[in-house]
Amino acid sequence: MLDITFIKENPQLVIDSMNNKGENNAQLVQQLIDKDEQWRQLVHKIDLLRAKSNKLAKQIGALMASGKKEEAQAIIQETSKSKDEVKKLEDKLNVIAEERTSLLLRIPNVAHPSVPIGHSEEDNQVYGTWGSPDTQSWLKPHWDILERCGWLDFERGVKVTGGGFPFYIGPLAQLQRTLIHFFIDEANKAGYIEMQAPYFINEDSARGTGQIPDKEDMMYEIPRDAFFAIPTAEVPVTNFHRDEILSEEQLPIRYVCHTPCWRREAGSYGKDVRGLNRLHQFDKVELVHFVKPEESYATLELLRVHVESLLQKLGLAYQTLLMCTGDMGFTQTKKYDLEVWSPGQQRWLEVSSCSNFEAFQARRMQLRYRKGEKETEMVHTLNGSGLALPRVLSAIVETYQTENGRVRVPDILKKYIDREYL
RNA sequence: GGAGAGUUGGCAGAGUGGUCGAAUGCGGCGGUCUUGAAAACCGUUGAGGCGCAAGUCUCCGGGGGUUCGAAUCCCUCACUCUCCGCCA
Repeated sequence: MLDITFIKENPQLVIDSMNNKGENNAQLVQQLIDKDEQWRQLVHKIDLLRAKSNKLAKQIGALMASGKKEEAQAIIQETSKSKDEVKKLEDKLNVIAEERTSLLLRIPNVAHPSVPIGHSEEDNQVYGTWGSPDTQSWLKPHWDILERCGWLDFERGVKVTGGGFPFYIGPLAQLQRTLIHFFIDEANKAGYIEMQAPYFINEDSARGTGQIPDKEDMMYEIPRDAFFAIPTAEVPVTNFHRDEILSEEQLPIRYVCHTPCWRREAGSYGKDVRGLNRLHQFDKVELVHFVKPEESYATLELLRVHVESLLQKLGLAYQTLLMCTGDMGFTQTKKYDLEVWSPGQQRWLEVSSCSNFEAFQARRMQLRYRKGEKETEMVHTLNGSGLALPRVLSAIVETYQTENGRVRVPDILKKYIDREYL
């Protein structure tokens, strides 16, 4: 959610920004400004009425206390009349306030000036590359390798739960556990505080990070208890500080948190779903930052560099994309995607996206910090995956496969898995 | 799951219908005193909305109701604690 004052002062900027993000709805801004004006006038009117009746109520109290019952009765007569009017206006205000908020929630975050303007993924900029994509023709996709080894079992996953819920078996399970361990260790070294979070969240949390309204279809729901299964650790970890006023000394705060993630992925069945490419449940190590506004863009670079270092240490070729306005998403001001090379599929796979939200999430969550003596200011939030496990697993299996069908252990992981082959 | 008790400002804790946004204590901040510090004493100290301002409104777990007036009464939901049961 953007700051309404900012929108009113910069309507054209917001409209341009919406266009750049592919949300061509210029009227929305004007509707919001009009609605806000209505809201303000009504608030003012109601405040005046309430001030009047508060005053009268106090007079009544005073009269009752001094035993002047009849005089009190007279005022009660008078004030009961305006009561209905206030009630009517309050109902109206509730409606308008709700409309105002829902308009406000439909306005996307404004992209940072450094973000390329574009409509689709074609317009994303390749920000950097590392390593060289292996394009030899004998390289097999991970599902071939894993199936033959018996390390990944989709069929029993279907039997036990459904599609997209595989079992990882033996060495592959060990590799995944090891990677999680490695990622968290690296984050710890970089100053992140390790955290374990709930796997279910309530509605307020889903609203806080913007999963609802509109994106509830991405989440699994437990209606009996009014919970959602987390689609990413971002939700519980960012909401950890919801409705708080942090002290300036606390910032920056950096958390690392491993969780499974559940996504319904409704309507996304297609050619990209083979093997570990797209699942309903997958593990991810998430990095979350809470920082002062003036630090958030430097922090985004810090985050990107950290995540890139993980891929470098694993020896996986990757490219970093600076996402264009049209491919960036509703809530971000700037976003990098990291894509690892999949030699067996001859394509790039997204394994992380690192985003700055500025105050967009914080404003929703009422997450502030104390600036100086009295003033409060919204915190800036950022997050990035560090990293999403299944696609890293496939990249490792495909990158480290040998011609006789084995998989070597990456050197960096040998302190955890003390052998040459998985 | 059953029975009971609670939910008030950063914390502790009063307040059961009328100047209560809220006593008091602790903590925080400022000051006096002191070579400095502690102690003591004095002052100050919740968040948010509207408004150029004066000012005004809202918030005592969430939502709804009764009343001229609600932290205080009623309904409802959530959460916390205690006891019992069950359990990794």
